[in-house]
Amino acid sequence: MAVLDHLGELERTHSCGGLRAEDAGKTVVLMGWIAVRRDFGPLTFVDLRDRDGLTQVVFDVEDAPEAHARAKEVRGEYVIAVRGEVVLREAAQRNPKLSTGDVEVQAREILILNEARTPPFQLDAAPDKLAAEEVRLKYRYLDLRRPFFQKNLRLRASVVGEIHRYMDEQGFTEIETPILIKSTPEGARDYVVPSRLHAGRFYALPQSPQIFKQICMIAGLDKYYQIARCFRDEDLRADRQPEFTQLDVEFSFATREQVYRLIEGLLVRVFRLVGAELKAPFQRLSYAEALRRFGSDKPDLRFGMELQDLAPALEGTTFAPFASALEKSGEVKGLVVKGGAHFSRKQLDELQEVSKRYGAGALAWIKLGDELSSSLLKALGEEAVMRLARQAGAEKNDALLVVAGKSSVVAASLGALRNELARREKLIPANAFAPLWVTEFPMFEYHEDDGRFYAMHHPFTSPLDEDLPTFERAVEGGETHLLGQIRAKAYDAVVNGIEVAGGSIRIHRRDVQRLVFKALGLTEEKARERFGFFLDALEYGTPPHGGIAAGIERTLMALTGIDNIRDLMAFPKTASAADLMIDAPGQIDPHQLEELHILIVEE
RNA sequence: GGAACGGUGGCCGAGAGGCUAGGCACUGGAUUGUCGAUCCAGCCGACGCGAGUUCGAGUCUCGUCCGUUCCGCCA
Repeated sequence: MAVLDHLGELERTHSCGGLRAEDAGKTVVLMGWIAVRRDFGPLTFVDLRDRDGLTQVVFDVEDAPEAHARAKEVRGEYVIAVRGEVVLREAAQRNPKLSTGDVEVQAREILILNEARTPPFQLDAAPDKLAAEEVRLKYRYLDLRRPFFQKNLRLRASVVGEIHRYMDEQGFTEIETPILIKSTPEGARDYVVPSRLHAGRFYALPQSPQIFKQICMIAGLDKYYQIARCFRDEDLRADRQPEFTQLDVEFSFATREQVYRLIEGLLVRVFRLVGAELKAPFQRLSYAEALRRFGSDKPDLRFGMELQDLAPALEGTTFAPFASALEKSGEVKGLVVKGGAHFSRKQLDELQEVSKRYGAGALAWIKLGDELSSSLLKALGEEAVMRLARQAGAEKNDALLVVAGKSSVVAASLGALRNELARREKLIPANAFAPLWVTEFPMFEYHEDDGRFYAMHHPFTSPLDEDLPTFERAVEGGETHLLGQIRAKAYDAVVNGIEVAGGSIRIHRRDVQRLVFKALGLTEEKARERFGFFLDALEYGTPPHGGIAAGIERTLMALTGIDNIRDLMAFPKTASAADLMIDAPGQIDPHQLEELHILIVEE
């Protein structure tokens, strides 16, 4: 046990990441954590760490015997203060791996401000030797000391700072909306908060401030934004957490083009923070085209490898999987993998596994190696197989991967395969950024399980003006099947295959809103029950308006290439939505339950 | 709701039925130039939990818990 020193009035003069050759000769005070201690007897080195970096501190017994003796007591993660002189290292002793490696601090004095237990895992482990995430999440405060997280969280802060500056420059007003609101059906499951003052009633945490921001438009606030925390009680993923943050934006008299320009300007500014130059205006793809060409509504455009329609080469085919797909208005499509003729049986099996996850029956393949080989050879014959290869534009040494079936399955499986292949074949250029707008999303999505249409975005999304007549026919004329064709003024901003923002122009007219509710099978009473206050508000002079929300973590994922949302937030939850550090969710005591009028029923 | 993979000492990690490697960390000592220091010595565990199969189980089977990833879900 070390005897601790008082910090007293001592103040830091520099951070542990800032000292350079030109600081030589200065007397400095550094404070931080012991990253490592190297003991050479009369000479002891300490790497002192703070959020900015590492500085080597030297304790020389001849130079400062007392400090030297004291330095022998420190251990990893002890907190110390050091006063000493910055000295230039001799050429042979410089450390090019450290930004501060040209200098070191010759310690005169050391204060041991706090000791530390031996950490349960090593903070300096190589990226592939990191302790299990379970352990690191439990001791999140230790994991966060690592430069990786220090860097990510500071980048996050500078991104949010840049957003504030930009939105302010653009004349937007930041407005806070409530966290305790009311549960709305449809959409994600709500996190729910019981009410003490109203027995049997519950608040819900917002999935997004959607209705409030539209109310802000009706309220004449004109240009609203907020860095908003959102909550969704759905299963987690590498890119999904139960609570996350989004830049929420809405403005009045909005056109889609204005939204595009606003967000393009924003993303250009934000990406500049990491030295990336996005080209604006962004490329645009309609939802239909994105799905057709890339099998995804958030295509990664850093590489090509578009889906190829093989139907023209299959006219009159009797091969059952293909014939039945084409008959049932499905598709047969393929992906050409340049140089893919080298694929082994095992690799093809693995790729098939990927496609099967998305419902594909089988993954057919054609390899144009020195000799033709194909899983379709027996069924189709050499000539038909070559016709497919030609149709797809495959050349010598390429492979063609083929999926047949329902359009949605073909798109999903080939879309996923396309991403997987790009990773495996290293087709993704480093430091490339490919932003685009995906536009004209469908208004409605048909759910087979209950045979009705649901709003794809949300029920306040405006249809395209030119689709309004069809929409009316579909709803009032009873031609329900047309609903699937109605397009919305909805859009997503996608960067490198990551959906970083999504929004729409909203409905401001009561008659159109009525049509949408009817299309969704909501009676007037039901709609009133659920959104009554909002429908009322819409009738008091609602300006045309629209907006968008950009996920902060998603944007950072695109910005950094980090593929896990947990690495971009300070205190994330596990896949089962638990916080291992604070052990949440937890039980509450019977008194609290009673006050909340809640009875727990054992299952 | 479903699937896959994983859970071995403080951490990483080998070990595919019979004796459980190694590395790091940690402790003590040595050591004037290291920066993944080095050298010497020491310390640490019945392998997530439960049941089963077996003469015998980290090693096989089943269940369960936890973690990760994916499908569903996420208007």
